[in-house]
Amino acid sequence: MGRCMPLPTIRQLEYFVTAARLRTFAAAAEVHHIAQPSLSEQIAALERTLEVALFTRTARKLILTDAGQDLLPLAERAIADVVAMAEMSRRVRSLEEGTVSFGTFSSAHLYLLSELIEEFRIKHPGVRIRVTGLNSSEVADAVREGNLEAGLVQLPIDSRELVVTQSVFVDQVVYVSRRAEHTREPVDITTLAQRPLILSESRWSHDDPLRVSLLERAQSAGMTLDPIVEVEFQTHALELAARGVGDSLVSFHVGRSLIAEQGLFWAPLEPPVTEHYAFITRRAGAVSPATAEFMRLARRILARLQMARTRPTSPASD
Amino acid sequence: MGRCMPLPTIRQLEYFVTAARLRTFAAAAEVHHIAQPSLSEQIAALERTLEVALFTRTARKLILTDAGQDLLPLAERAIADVVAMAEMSRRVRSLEEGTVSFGTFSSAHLYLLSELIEEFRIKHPGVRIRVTGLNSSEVADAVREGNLEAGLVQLPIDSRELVVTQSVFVDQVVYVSRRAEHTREPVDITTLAQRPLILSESRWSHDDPLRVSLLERAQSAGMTLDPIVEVEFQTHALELAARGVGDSLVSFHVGRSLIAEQGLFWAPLEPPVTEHYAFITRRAGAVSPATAEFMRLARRILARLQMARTRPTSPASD
DNA sequence: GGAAGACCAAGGATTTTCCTATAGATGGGC
DNA sequence: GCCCATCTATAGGAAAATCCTTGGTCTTCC
Repeated sequence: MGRCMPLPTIRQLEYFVTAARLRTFAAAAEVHHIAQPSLSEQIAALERTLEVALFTRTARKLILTDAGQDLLPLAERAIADVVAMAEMSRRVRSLEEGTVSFGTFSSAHLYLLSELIEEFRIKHPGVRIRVTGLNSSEVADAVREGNLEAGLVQLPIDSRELVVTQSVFVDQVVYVSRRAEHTREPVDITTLAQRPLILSESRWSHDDPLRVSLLERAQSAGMTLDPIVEVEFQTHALELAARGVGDSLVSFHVGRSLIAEQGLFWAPLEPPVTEHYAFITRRAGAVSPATAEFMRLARRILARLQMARTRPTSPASD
Repeated sequence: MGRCMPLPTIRQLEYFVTAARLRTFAAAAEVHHIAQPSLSEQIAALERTLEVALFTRTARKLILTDAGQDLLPLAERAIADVVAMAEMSRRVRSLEEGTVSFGTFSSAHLYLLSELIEEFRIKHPGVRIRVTGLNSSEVADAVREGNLEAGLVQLPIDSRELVVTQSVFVDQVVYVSRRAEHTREPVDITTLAQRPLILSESRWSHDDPLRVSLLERAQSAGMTLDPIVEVEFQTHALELAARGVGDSLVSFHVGRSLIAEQGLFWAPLEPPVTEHYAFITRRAGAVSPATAEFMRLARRILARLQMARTRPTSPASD
């Protein structure tokens, strides 16, 4: 693993290459803005570490030995690779290349990801994007683990090893039904317990804040809450609601377009249930430029969404 | 040409790579036999020159950023190249070991191989020498096949997969006879067709340039060329010529010493027939240092022969 | 709550790199 | 034949980089 033999320096290789090309140490030294003896010495040092004579020095001419001839292309290649790395870092920095690794909750694509990814690709077509849509705690784990650089998660979140930004987006859980009379006014827990509920897995998993919140309310009201159907995705729950199978609870921004398309009605809960979302990164937040930019764009888009009139504060039942 | 941006150090890249692999600075520092703060500082310096964060440092874990992931393979490659160069230099300088594998035409030992091998053995007594004397196309095949690293062949040669140097030696076909009156003046095709010819196999095989050339000349002169004797080696043909069996055609340098020893006479052909010889190696010339050195010596000896006064431009009939 | 592991910070020592000045060597010009 | 221009090599000292040690903070694990 650890090689013990002393390696030549990149600088020495550079001196070597330009000296070989210019066929004089003095000119090569000038190219590198150093004094001739310095370059001369570095070449000598290189020959010492390689234990091979690279040049035959005559006072008039500088000639590569066979060994030098053999080693020259290797030196050039090594330099080219280091330069390539520096170039790559520049491109990564300038977002010509690089990788975004980002985690979101699964329904983010419904109102954020498509626009975000599209905009990002247009601005930075050379950057690879790796977005995984999981649930918040899995995203947090992945970020902790180092598999993702950042993510957008629903609060509250276990913040060990993480930096959690302030809430960058607030959504609201709304009640959705095909029957207009079910949404005439805000729905309280008592009403809710009487309605046939279709919930998605993510909304009803043990650690989902909505579930926790609703069960608490039901408990203090002395009743239980039993969904008649549980499915995997919020969108699926909405479809079933549109077919009249039952009513559902969804995040407003998740359901917004589908509600309008499918002739559904909605009403806020009473008291309202809000969902707060925030960015997470690893502690000491060394985030690569691509992911940082991705987050910047995401934040902007979310802010725009937040500002739009479509916020659920004025429940229009149509 | 001279790039101005500061380049990372090979050492920094090494630290980077092992830190990325071991996922801890302390362990990486231990591998490189330096203190942890030193390595830490070098990584920081690397990040400064690349202007990119490579790691996310948490108290417990060290995690590559996306940028680090992107740059890691480039760093590994650059290091590998420098190591490859050091390795190469080691092989180059250890001419005390290794093997020469070299192919020549069969008559090369008459004026080249003995001197060459003797000189090489004196300079590099530990190197094994494997020289096979075949004809040019077989040598070319062997080099292509990988059985030989390099060879000396007569041009023209099929150069597929091969690197063919420029002509390194020029010989000339001369007419040899025991009868002085046969060599009073340059021999043309008409005269040749009337003489009793002893030819060696290699000189009369189907793809031999001499045969091709002579048959063309005979054809355009409206005559045929029929050797009275065909034997395997040029030396054998010369012996027969010395016994007066007939006359022969040999390469000047092949016959030079024998002609003098055996009281033979010679004359150039009219017009002259020259033979060009060149080195061949495999494309992408991965030639071992030993063979390279062998070729270098060979080239020097051939150049010396070429320069010598013994060239056949002044046909002295003894 | 304390011990252990991991990283960072700071100041000093060591090694490397570079500079100036000078000497030796070689080929061309007069 | 001698001098000059042009190289490279050598020497000693300055500047910079690299590294070490000590001490500190943070987090995790017991």
